[in-house]
Amino acid sequence: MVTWNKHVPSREELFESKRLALLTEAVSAFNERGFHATSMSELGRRLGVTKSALYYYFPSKQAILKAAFDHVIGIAFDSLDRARNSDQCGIDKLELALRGYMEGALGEFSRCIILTEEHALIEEERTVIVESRDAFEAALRELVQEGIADGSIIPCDPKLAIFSIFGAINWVPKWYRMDGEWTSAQLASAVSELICRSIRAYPPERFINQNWLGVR
Amino acid sequence: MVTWNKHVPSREELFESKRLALLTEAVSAFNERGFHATSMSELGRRLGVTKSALYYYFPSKQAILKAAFDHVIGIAFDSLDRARNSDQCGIDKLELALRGYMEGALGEFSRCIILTEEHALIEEERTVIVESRDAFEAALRELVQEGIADGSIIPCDPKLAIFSIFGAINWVPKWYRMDGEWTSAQLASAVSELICRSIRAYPPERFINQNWLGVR
Amino acid sequence: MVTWNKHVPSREELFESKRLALLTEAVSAFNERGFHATSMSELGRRLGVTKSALYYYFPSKQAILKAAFDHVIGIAFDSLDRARNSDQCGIDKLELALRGYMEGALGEFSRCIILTEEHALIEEERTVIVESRDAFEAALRELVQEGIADGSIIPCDPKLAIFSIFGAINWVPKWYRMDGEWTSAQLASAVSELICRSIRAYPPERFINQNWLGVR
Amino acid sequence: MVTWNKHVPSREELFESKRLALLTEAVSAFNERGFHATSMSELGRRLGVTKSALYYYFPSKQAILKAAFDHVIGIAFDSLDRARNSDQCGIDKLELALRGYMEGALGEFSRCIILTEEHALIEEERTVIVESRDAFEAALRELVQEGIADGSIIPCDPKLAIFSIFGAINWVPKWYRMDGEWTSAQLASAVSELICRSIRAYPPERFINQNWLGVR
DNA sequence: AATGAATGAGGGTTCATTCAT
DNA sequence: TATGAATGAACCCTCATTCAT
Repeated sequence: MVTWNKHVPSREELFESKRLALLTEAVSAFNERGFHATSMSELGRRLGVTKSALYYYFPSKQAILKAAFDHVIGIAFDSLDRARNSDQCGIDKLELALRGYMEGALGEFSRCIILTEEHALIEEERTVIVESRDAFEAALRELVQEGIADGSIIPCDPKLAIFSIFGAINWVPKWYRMDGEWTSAQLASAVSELICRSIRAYPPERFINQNWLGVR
Repeated sequence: MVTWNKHVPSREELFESKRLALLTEAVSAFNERGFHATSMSELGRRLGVTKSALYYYFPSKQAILKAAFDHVIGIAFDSLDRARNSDQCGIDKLELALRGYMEGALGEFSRCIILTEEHALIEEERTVIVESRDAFEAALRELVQEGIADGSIIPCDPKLAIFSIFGAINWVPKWYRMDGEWTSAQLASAVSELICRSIRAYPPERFINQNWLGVR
Repeated sequence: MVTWNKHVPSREELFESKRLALLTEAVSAFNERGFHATSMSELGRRLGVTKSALYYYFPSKQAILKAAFDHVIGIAFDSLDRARNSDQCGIDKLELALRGYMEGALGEFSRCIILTEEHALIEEERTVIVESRDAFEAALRELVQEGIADGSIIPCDPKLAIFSIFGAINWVPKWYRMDGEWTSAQLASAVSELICRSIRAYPPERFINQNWLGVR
Repeated sequence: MVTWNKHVPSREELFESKRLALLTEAVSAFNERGFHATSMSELGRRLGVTKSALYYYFPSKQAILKAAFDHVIGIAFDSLDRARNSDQCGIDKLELALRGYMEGALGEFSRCIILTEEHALIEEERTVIVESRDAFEAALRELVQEGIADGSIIPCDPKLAIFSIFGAINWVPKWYRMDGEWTSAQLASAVSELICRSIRAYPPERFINQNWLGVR
């Protein structure tokens, strides 16, 4: 939160920052235990308030999940746009898009890529979210096509490739601990480089983003 | 079930086949909706019986999950052993291990790799299962080390590599439909080849396991 | 079961003896754990058969309880009649009635006085049983009146006396173990003598039925 | 509830009084129908709330039973201590202990001596409770020994005596109705006098605590 | 802005009971 | 005569949600 010139946070700002704290904590919990296994009381406990208090910020548990999805989807498309507008070959655009997605998702919220729990959404909302996610995946597949066309990606089935890549990425929150040895930015770089190498034409014999790992 | 010469299934066989049907259905449901979101009534409905009937085959919902884990763990180690005993370089052993694991897990039960839901296990059982899974991951990491040593894998952090690979693989049940265009064996080959290429030294410029995809 | 002259038990006799075995075991279990806490499976397990088998001998769990009550009520009234027809004073008739009741109830079935669980009976049957039990209690109260009249019992409220006495007696199965140091006959004598002393006129300074206890 | 000077009950007081009301009602129901036969819905219905509401005051049905036991055990030992510290002969101490126990147990909660249902406690808690109860019984047996020694009690087996006495006392809640003709204090006096007479040396020919019964 | 108290729906599990074999 | 399999009701308990304060 930017504080400028003895800035005293307004009521609205306080509200928003608390709302965000709740969202972050919720996403973290959903990632760890799953949506259904996380109770509102549990969320309240983590935040030091009663579960009733949570309803001041979100009308329902579903709404929290929805908000989380929206947020992540936003990050995804932002990253995608930046990658598309960059002046690079297909595989590099793909890698850029993935890195940006992971960095945003892992960093901002503590650990957040929960596209896993889409089945927990109620029908109505799921439709919207799944459409967005599918659109994101489709865009990534197009980048793969682009890469195949420009020779930066070897011939492959884009669907299969993107599914595999998505799997690797969505798995990250299961094992990534923020307090661990890697920052989210390092991880994003390393994982996207690693995973993109699976379809990259003329892949180098050295990873350049794993120096910090002590790998020569 | 093999029927030979007017074979009438014995009571025990019937019991076992029903038990297996339940296990399969449960695993499928857990994969789709998650463990907690799947109710016993729901399982019963899918199988055309009351939820009470399920308790004739498993003492608890937990026990179903446990049995599923045990089964998959068994498949994993079987595949691992075969790979280890093969006479190949590190990366090929790894690919073999992964392929066998996926093939077994995807084929036998309809869709089964649910190592995802480990948090749903009760403490006591979780310890055992998580130990097994960690042992499996550790063995895979060793294969990576072996590959780095023998030059078939480029320098990389084994932990990172295996996490990514595991992610891609565990994601498969989320999108794989048995009635779709690919058999489980085809999928297993294609995904393991794809994913291994991310760390393979001197990777070829063509996938050999994706011919059936129509990829030139 | 009397076997006389190479007596081969007929079907009916076998049936009856099994039925009695079940009744005995059931009463014992009801005494130990209570009616509701004792399941049919548990009963089956104790007898080495399936719970389904039990339904060949009794149409329902309620029926078992009812049969047990009937049996005990029968014992109670038999004992009461013998006491009434004896040529003794009030207190001695009472003691006789109680002793006979306990002896019958404790001895025949392993441990059986379960008048405690009357609330477990369904309305209809409870009415009948409770009436019988009340009739028994009323008869005992009359013996108290008789004793007060003939001077063998001190002035007291018969209701209170009989309630207390009944309590002591119905408590016996809670602590009496057949394999213990006392036989059921010894116990019946000792307890009835002890308990009757509470209202007996000119009570002796020594119990005559506790010699076997080593009490001087 | 004491209302002093416009006393408005605080939230905590309200909570405690509701909790106590629940405990009382539960004990009463357990006495009437038994622990297992009393459902939480039934308890809720009696108190005019949903069964869910009960869980706000106790974490489980078991916990209610446990609390009841604890309460009664407390009453028992309080009474025992007072009796022990009194300056009387053995039989009078015993009578005092019993009277205090009954008075406390019957009066405070409506009807409460439920040491009967100990088998319903889960293993862990049962151990503790049964130990306490055994300690209480043991202490009563010691009073009997003391009485035999000082000549106020005739020679008898203390175990047998205390079992019988306990039975009479634990039976009371089965028939005692608070709205009946006797107060709990009257009852406690009368029953303990009556029951103690069974082992008292030189027992009087008149009960002194039954005047209110109209007994001459 | 947050809490305490209560609700109602649903979940996992047990159990008496039935019925075909 | 007894069993295996299944059912449906009931039970204990959890949880998202509401509402007065």
